[in-house]
Amino acid sequence: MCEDRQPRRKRDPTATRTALLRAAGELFAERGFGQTTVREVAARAEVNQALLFRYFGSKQELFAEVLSHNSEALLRSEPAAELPRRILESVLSEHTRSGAEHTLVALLRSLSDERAATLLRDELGGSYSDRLASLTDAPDAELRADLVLAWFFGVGMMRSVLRKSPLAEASPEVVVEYLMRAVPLLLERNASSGEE
Amino acid sequence: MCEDRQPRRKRDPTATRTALLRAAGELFAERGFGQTTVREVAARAEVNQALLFRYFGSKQELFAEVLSHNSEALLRSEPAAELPRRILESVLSEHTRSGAEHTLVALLRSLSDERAATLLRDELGGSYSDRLASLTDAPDAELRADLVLAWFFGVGMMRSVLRKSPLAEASPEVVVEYLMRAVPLLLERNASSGEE
DNA sequence: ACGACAAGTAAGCAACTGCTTACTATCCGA
DNA sequence: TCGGATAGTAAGCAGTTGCTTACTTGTCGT
Repeated sequence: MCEDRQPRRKRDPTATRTALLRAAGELFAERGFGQTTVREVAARAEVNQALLFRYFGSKQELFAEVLSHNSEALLRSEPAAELPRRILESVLSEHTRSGAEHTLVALLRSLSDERAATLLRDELGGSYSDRLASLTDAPDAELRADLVLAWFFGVGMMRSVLRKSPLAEASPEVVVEYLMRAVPLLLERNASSGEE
Repeated sequence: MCEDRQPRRKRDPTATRTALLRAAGELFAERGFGQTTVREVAARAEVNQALLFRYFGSKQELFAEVLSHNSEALLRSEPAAELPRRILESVLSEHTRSGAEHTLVALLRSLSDERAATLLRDELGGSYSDRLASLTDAPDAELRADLVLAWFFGVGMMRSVLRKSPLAEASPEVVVEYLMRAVPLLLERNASSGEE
């Protein structure tokens, strides 16, 4: 009777692909990997769900594609010394529309998922952690970087995912202020053999 | 033919209850709330899975019972000033058999689960966070406590759950050393109106 | 114009989930 | 001793999941 829906989507493979990618990015950020169903993704993309498997093979591969597709922008943007603050701000912001923020929150919401763990480990180890580690010349730079990253993610978890107050209600500026005051303690440039 | 199973468990309601509680504590710590099935819990407890619902009503109520049952020991044990180190050590230890450590790791592995979020929020807010907040007399003590707790949990996540190296391979002592050096920055006793 | 191939669709499978139900065996007080 | 309450059991329901399959429809080279 009343058809408010096109009887069939126009043939446009790249459009469907990116629509799926976009919907997946949003939903993974909202609910995490485990709580997101392929049916939801397909529905939000307004695409038949069988196409999800045609284009990406499996839910996990889709997740991998979302991660790698979005996180590059954040990593290679600006002066390296600003990276901690940038990461932290991305983790704190909940409703930004940019892909990078989506990715980080999706990551937070999927941290405890066995099926996503390998991907996340690679993503964190290969990108964020390495970049942070390059900020200091301490001998155990990578461990220090992990500790900083762990702090950012922990704060992001309790704030955006768990929504625990008062952290969830605090203004991002205050949180950033506190954290960035402590970070140089771990990521310092002139540890022992330093010259400025 | 070959029955290697007792035809029926001896009647012992309290034993079954604690067996379920124990098995649930272990499994929630190993896999988290979402990845643990009631069938697994019942199987490890060697108890018919219908009894799980007889004794606890639902999976969520079982989870709540596990949390509240175990976390008290950790909280009221010793001098308050040692609490941060204690919490941190509990989060870092992976294979301890004590209930408190189980609880914290279970908590970490369930952080991103919608169904467990409310319980965890209460548990964190009502217990750990309050106790940490009492360590400082800063006006925003609770926020500072949340930031410290977030760091501990973030480190626990990346180490025990995500198993990211080098953090996962680092010795607990080193990690504790780093963290406890920075914590007084947030939780100090003599902020402005302090007298020792 | 037409046929082959690719894009899109509807339906459903098989496994798994939390939870329930209808039942049987056991215990304890009368 | 016997009968009701209770602990324990087997089976299964209804819903959801990731993924597949058999099919229809649109597009493009020839």
